[in-house]
Amino acid sequence: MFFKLNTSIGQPFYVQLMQQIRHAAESGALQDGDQLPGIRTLAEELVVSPNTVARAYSELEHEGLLELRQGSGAFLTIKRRARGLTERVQAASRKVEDLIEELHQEGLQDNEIWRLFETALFHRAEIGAE
Amino acid sequence: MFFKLNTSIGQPFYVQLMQQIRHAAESGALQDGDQLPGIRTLAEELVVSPNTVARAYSELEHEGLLELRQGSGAFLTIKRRARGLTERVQAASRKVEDLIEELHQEGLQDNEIWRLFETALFHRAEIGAE
DNA sequence: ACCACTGTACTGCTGTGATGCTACAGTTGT
DNA sequence: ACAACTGTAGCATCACAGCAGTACAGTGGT
Repeated sequence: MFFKLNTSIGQPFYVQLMQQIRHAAESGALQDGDQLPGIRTLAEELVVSPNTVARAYSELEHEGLLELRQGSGAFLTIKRRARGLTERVQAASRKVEDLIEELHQEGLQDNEIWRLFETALFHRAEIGAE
Repeated sequence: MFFKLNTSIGQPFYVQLMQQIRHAAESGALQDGDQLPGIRTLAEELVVSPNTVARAYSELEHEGLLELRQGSGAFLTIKRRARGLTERVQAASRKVEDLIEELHQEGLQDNEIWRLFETALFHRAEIGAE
């Protein structure tokens, strides 16, 4: 598996792992029914405690993205809605990358770009929340 | 002042505050030399500890965006580079909002969009870091 | 000189992320 | 049946981030 954790980003390991698994599922790198590495295996690979991986897996199970079968392993369960989402996500991903590239050409820094996204999404969330 | 903190986002108050002040500076809402509200005043408005505001201010001072003068207050100091950045940021801001809107029309959720930005910017960061 | 304002510094509490360890329980292949 | 794998669960522990409260120190107007 090709996950990678970043200590300097300040984000919890288990959250990073969750994000990466979600992304892998949405982008099609992982398919419905695929088996994920075992908790201990992955923990050893990433040099973290098995507990940490277990937590990520179990939270993803609550979200319905994973099915954990004791004794056999962890398997991806991609819902109906998500099928067909893959292409859209891939297309969207390209657009996002393009925009970032464009803004970068214009002399904006990564963190400035990040801030723009953040505030833009904040606005939506606030409106949506009320 | 028009700052607003969000408890449900999981981001520290002081970071949120920093982001919003930076954004206000970059977007032109705050000008060079402008005085910011006092620590206690702002703290009371946002219903947080004065300490929290103090931390945000002091970190921004290290970044060089603020000048803190004990006894008189906090003042914005916008560097040369930043001048002229304003229009670009505003333009960029619009592009970002447009893209988010577009993706949303295509049926993507906020958190999925968020994830896309995150991974896209991560890639850049990783490349830049190595 | 004084007072009301500014930022500063310190101390302590609390929640949480992460780890290590241990023991348990279901599944699968031999 | 057994062995070797899977996930589950519960602890204790450590470190650190976020936040609050409180007392201190500089500044400026009167």
